[in-house]
Amino acid sequence: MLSQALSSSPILLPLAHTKRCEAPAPRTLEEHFSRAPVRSFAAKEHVFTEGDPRSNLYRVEAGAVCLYKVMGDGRRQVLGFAYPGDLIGLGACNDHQCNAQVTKPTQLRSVAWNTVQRLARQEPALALKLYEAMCEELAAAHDLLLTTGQRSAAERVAIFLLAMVRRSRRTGQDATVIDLPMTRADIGDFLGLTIETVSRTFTKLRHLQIIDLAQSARVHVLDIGALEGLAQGEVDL
Amino acid sequence: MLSQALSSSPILLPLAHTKRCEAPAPRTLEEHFSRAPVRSFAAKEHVFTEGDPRSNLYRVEAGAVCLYKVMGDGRRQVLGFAYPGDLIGLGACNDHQCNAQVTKPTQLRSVAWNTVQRLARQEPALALKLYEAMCEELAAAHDLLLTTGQRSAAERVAIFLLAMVRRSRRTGQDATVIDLPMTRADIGDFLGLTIETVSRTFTKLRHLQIIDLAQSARVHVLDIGALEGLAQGEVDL
DNA sequence: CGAACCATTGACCACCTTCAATGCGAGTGG
DNA sequence: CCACTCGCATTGAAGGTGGTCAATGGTTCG
Repeated sequence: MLSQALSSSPILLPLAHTKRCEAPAPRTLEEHFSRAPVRSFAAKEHVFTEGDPRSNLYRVEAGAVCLYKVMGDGRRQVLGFAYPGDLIGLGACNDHQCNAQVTKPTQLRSVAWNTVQRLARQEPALALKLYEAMCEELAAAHDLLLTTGQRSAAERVAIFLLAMVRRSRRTGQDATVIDLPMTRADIGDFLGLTIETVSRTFTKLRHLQIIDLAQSARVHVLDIGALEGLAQGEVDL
Repeated sequence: MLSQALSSSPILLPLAHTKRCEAPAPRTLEEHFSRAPVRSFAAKEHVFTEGDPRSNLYRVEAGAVCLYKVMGDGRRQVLGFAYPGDLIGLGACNDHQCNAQVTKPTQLRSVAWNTVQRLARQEPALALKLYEAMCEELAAAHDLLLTTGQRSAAERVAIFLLAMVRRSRRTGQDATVIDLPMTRADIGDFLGLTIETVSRTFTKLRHLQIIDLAQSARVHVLDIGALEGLAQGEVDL
C-alpha cells in the first residue's frame, strides 16, 4: 500500500446503517448511537483522560477531538485527531490509554462500554468489526511512526496537509480550502516538531505559493502537486 | 500506566494452553499451532513482505523477527521485534502491511489465515482475543510514537535496553546480560536514529560504566538505575 | 588468510530546537 | 467603542543534537 499516510487514525465503522427505526429496542451499535443524546463539549474540554475507567464508547457528531499522551516532564505526543463519524474510546483494557481533548466546540454521542461488550459477545460480527477498527488505528499509528521517525519537517507538514485535503474531499468539501480545527501546538506534537518549526514551514510554503494563509487556521492549497512532491521527499524547501 | 514503553509490540496470546492432545481434530487456535510443523528460516530471510497476500498467521517458536516498513527512497522504520511466543501476521486487510524479516536463525509455526478466520467466526471469544491482541499492538505503537517523536537519542536507547531487560526477566534469563538479536541498523531504524548515533550512545553508556560490551551484540547492564534515570530524561549524557 | 559485513570513531555541518521578542485576533470590561 | 488582556502565531538569532560522509577496526565465514 504505502500509504494513505496519516489517514487520521480513528475509525468510521461501517456498521449497519441507521434505519430510522421509530421505537423497537436498539439492537445494533448503530441504533444505540442513534438514540443516544448528543453531548456538547466546549473547546479544550476533555472527553476522558489517561487512566480514566473506560465507561463509554464515543462517536464524534461534529467538531474535532485530539488524542494524545503526555510524558512526566510535559512533553506531549498527539496520536491522532477524530472527526465527525469517528469513534473514540476503543480499546481492550479497563482504563483509557490516552487523553481525548476537544479542540473546538464539539458534539458527541456515547454508548456505555458494557453495552458495547455485551453486543460484541452476542454478535461475532461486531467483535470482528471492532477488530477491524483497531487494525485501521494500528495502520494509522504505523504510518505516523514512519513519518515522525524518518521524515524531515517539510515532508511531515506536507503529509499532514495532504491528509487534511483527503479528509476534506471525502466529506465533499471544497478540497482547496482547509480549516484547521487544531492549534500549531497540536500539529507540532502530532508530527514531532516544535510550534516554531511548524509555523516556519507554513511560512515557507506560503512564500513558495504552495499554500496561502488568509487566517492562521485557514489554509488555501494552491499547488497540490508541489505538496505531493514535498510529501514524497522529491524536493527540499 | 505510563509506560511499559516499547513493550516490544507483537503479542503473546493467552489462549487455551496446549493440552498435549494426541489425536482429536484441532479446535482451538492453540491446537492448530501445536500440530503445525516447525518451519526454519535463516538469518535475513523474509517471512512475508509488504503487499503479500495474508496467507498465514505465524507464531515465533525460537529466534527473532523484525517487522518494518520502507519508504520509496529506502528509509526504513522498524515497527517492532517478535520473539518466541509472539504472533506475527495479524491484521484485518487481505495483504500484509509490513515486512517481516528474520534477524537470526528462527523457527516458526503457522496456521492458514482462512482457518483463523473460520475459528474467529465460530468462536466469539477468539474474535475478542484477536481484538485484544491488536489493542496491545496499538499500545506498543503508541509507546514507540512517544519515543521517536519526543525523546532524545540517549533516552531512546535507554528505553530500548530496558525493554530488552524486562523481556529477559520475563523469560527467566539472567537480566543483566542481554544478547541483542538484531543489528545496530535495526535498532536505529526502530528508534528513528542512525547506526552511528546508536553506536555512539552505546559507547557513551560504556564509558559511564552503565553498560559493558564484551561483544557488540552482548550487553552487560551494570547500572540499571542509571539506565532508568536516562530513560525518564532525568539526566543527560 | 582474505573477504564481507558490521560496528566504531572522527570531523563537519545542517536541521531543528531553544530562547526571546513582536504581531495578531478574539473576548472582556470599562 | 476602545483599551486591555490573553492566547496563539510569527519571526529572528544563536546553539546543540543528531545526521552525513569517510576511514578504521573487529568478527565471522568462506
